[in-house]
Amino acid sequence: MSMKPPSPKKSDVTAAPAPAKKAPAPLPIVRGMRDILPAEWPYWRTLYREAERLAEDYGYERIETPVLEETALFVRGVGKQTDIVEKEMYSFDTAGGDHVSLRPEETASVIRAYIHHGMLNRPQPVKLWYWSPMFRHDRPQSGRYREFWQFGCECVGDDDPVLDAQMAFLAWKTLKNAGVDNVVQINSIGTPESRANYKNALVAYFRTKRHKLSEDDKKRLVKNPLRLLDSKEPEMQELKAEAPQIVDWLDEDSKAHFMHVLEYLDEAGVPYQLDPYLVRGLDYYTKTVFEVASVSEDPDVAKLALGGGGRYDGLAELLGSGRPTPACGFALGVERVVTRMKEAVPDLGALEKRDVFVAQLGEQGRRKAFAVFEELRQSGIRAGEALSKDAIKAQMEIANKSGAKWAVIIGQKEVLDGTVIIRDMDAGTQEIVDARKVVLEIKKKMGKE
RNA sequence: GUGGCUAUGGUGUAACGGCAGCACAGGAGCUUGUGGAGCUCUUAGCAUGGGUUCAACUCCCAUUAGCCACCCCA
Repeated sequence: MSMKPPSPKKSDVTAAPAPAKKAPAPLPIVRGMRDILPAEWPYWRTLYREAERLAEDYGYERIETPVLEETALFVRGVGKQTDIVEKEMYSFDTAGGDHVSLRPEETASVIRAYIHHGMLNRPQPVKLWYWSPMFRHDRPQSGRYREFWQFGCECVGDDDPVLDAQMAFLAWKTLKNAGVDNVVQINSIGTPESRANYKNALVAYFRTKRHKLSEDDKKRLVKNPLRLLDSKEPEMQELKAEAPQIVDWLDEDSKAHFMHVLEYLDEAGVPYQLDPYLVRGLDYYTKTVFEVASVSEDPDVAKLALGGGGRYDGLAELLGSGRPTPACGFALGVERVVTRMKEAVPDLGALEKRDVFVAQLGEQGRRKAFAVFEELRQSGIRAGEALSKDAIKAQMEIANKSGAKWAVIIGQKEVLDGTVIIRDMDAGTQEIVDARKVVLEIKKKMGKE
C-alpha cells in the first residue's frame, strides 16, 4: 500500500487564491568561500590518501589545532609587516575581550602547540602533519580563495639539511603521486644577519637605479627590498641581472647547509631549479626556501605555486620555546593541486561503479529489497538501489547507469515464492534463485568475472 | 586594497526597447513486471536595487558575485 502524500502541486492549485507568497530569497555563499561538491571529492580523497600515506610513512604524526588563535601569535610568528598579517587576516575581538584571528597559515599554530605541550622534551625532531582550512581575506581569483585547505608537514627541533631536503622531497612526491608533474624551485636566504647585509647591498644598488623603478617597486625598496627580486616589471629584468646575488652574501654555515640540501635532492632524484630570486613572504624563513610548481607549457598554469616551504630556525624561540629550536616545513594548497589533478587525471571524477543493483516492485517487494540490499552490503558487495521509485522501468534505467553487472529483482511473485530474479545486465538473461542464497549466488558470479 | 571584463533555468547557450527560446540534465509517462534507442508531457531562468521609457532581460547608475591583471600568496 502506497502511503505517498498527495502532490503539493495539486493542493496548491486547488487552494484559495491567497496573495502570492513571496518566496524567501536564496542566500548567497560568502565571498571567497566555496562548496566542495561530490564531483570534486574523488580528487580531494585521492590527494588526501597520498598525503596521509606519505606523511605517516615518513614518521609524521597528525596534528589538528584550533582554527582560532590569539592574533598576537600570527603578528609575532608570521610578521607584523607581512601583507598576510597587515591586511589579510580575519581578526576580531570576542565578547570576552580576546583579540583572535582565523589562522592564515598553520606553521605558527604548530609551533605554538609544540611549545604549549612541552614537545621539546620529546625525542627531536618532532614531526607533525596537518590537512586543514586556512583563512585569508584576499581578493578572490581562480586558485585563490578566502578559505582554502593546506596539507603540510613541520619538522621541529633539528637543523640537519637532510630534513630540508626531506621537506622538498615530500612536497614534490605528494604531487607526483597525485599525478601532478612538478618541479622544486629552491634558494637559500641565509641567516637573519647575512640576509640583513644582503638587503643593505640590494637597497644600495637599487637606490642608484631609483629613477628607473615603478611606483610599486619604489614601495618595495622601502618596505620589503627582497621582493624587488620577483617583481614582474619588465624593466626590472635587466636591473635584476646586475643586482647583487644572495648566494654571494650567504655566511659560510648557510652556504654549506644549502650545498648539503642540494646534494640530498640530487641523491633522491628530485627535479629542482635553483632560483636566486626566490624569496618568500613570511618573515620567519631562514636558510632554505622553496616552492613547488606544476610543469606546464602554459606559463599561466606554471606560475601559480602549488606549495612552498623552507626552514625557520628562529620561529620557535620567537614564540617562546626558551631555547634554540630549529625547524622546517612545507605546505601545499589543496585547491590548487586539485585543479592540476583535474587536468592530469580527468576521469577520476567518474562515479564509482556498483556490482549489483536491487530493484523492487510493489510494497512487499520494496520491504524485501530493503533487507536484501543490506544483506549484500554487509557481505562487502557494492550494491545500488532506488527504493523510493515505484516503476521498475525507472529502476532498471538507474541500474544501467550505475554500471551494475547484475540486477536483483524482487516483485510480489518472488516474495510469495521466496525467490529473487538475478538479471545479467550485459547478456540480458536472468534466472530465478532462492532468496536466501542471493549473496552466495552473486558472489559466485562475481568470482567468475 | 587598485584597475578592467562579465552576469539569461541545475549546466551550456540564443534573441529582442514590446508574451524569454533551444540543448543537456531533472521529474512523470508511452497497458504497476524489466535498462541502454525513440516518443509524449513536465519542472526550472533574465544576480539584486534604483533610474530613463507608454513599455527594460535589453539603455543608464549603484550593489553583489565571478573572472583577469596588479598587490600578495597556497
